[in-house]
Amino acid sequence: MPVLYASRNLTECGDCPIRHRAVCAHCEKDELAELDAIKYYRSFEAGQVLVWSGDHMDFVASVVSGVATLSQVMEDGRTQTVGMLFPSDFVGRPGRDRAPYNVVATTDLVMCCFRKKPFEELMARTHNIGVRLLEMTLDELDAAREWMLLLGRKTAREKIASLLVIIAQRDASLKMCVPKGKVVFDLPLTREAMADYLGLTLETVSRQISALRREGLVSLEGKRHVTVPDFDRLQEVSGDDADGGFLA
Amino acid sequence: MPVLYASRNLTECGDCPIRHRAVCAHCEKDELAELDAIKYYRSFEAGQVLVWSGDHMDFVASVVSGVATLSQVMEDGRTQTVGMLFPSDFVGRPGRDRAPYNVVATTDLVMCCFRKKPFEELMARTHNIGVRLLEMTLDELDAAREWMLLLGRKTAREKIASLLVIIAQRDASLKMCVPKGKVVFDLPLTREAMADYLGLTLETVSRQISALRREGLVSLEGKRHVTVPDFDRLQEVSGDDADGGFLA
DNA sequence: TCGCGACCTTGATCCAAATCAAAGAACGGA
DNA sequence: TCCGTTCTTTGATTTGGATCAAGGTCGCGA
Repeated sequence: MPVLYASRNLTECGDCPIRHRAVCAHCEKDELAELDAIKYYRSFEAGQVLVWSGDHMDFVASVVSGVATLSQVMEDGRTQTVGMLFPSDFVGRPGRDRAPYNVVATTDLVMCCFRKKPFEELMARTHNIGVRLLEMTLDELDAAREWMLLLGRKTAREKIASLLVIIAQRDASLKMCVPKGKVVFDLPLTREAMADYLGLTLETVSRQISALRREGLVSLEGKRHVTVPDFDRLQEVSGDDADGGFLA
Repeated sequence: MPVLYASRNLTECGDCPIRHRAVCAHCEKDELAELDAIKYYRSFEAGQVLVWSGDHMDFVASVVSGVATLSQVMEDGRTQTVGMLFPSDFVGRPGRDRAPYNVVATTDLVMCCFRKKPFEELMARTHNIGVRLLEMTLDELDAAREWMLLLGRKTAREKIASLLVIIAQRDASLKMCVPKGKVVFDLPLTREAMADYLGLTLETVSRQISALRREGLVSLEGKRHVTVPDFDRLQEVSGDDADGGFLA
């Protein structure tokens, strides 16, 4: 997993209110102007479903603030979250019509959307945007495969630690820094959403968090505010190589 | 999962000895000539490791014949296969230096390789190749996320059925048809390789295959040659929607 | 302020799959 | 042909996480 999202993915985008992992990272000035012309903002409340699996999707978008998840649901209701969208992340599939997953806001959420047709036209004319999109898609593929290792082979304890590490890293990257030593952040997910992402039940998530707390690896204030006194130690529990950064 | 790879992915590629899901699907004649100029073939034996995770990779490639897997390994040896490469599949990451996974031949294997530098230069000049690559990467992302659902939420029985369905589909697509009714194919994987892909142990794989056999859902001749008398019934056991084809 | 609903925690029990163990195929090489 | 190796099957036992069940906490609207 790339450790430093900051250097690669966070860039200014037109007049967007955040520095974000933008489709326009390498774009020229006039391309940015074109992107600005087809963009608009949308807000959602925590729990709201932005897109249902199978829906026609007529936009692509970046997350401005908040967190959303991508999830698959089986006929009998079993649910697996297959991705999390943090601020700066991109969602949408140029050239494809329908959404393959549910997209759900897990916190209040603001998206910067681009109408799909004009976006595709711009992409066809603009080499840079295609290159950037391929980069982002490869990043997501890496993340998905990393998660396959977690789902297939890690213990519940390692899964929880891994999730906390990921959230801490994404949170830190928004502040343009790398988590180290003592780290503090908020969980943007309910226990149930965590369970859906980790392939566990919510009871197991709760129990394992309690266990990590008992051992002093994390401490909680309320249900959501997390303090990690020693980030390295948590990372060891997660079962990942100390430094998987060769991908970057 | 796309059901019909055939129509979308299998195309002629220069003088390659197979019709394959090629990077050059939409290319012009002179682009094909350039691809031909930088390609070469390599053969591997079953069990051979083509690339180690972290290695420098100076080529990208398509599978001509045989099957390979992509796998991640934890420090303590736990292994998760994160992808299978069938004939026509592409492997390699333009713009990235190092391999993030082990690539292992599970059968005897022939690859059609392209040297990476010239491939990237060609890609920079050729819009079509970038578009095709993005398409293929999105397909792989879909497959990875489908597999996340399998790893996180399916039972051992459903996992085995899903794997058999996938292999049957890929095998059928090479023959330019869709599996239906009675289907026959060879398993290109040992029980252990299946276990690594499904997040199970090899004993559980063996037991579940025996169970499916006892129920008449499949029959085996030797260890590897599989006959599925009723493909639809197997697909039901796999837990997938009857028709997940909306992605296509 | 109370009451309700949404989340979370913890305990008791169960079960699917892992682990440990042993014994068959299948196959290639001496 | 026999032996050794690799792969596979099956059995016995254990166990991590699921399931079932009961309270606890928090925040919000009446």
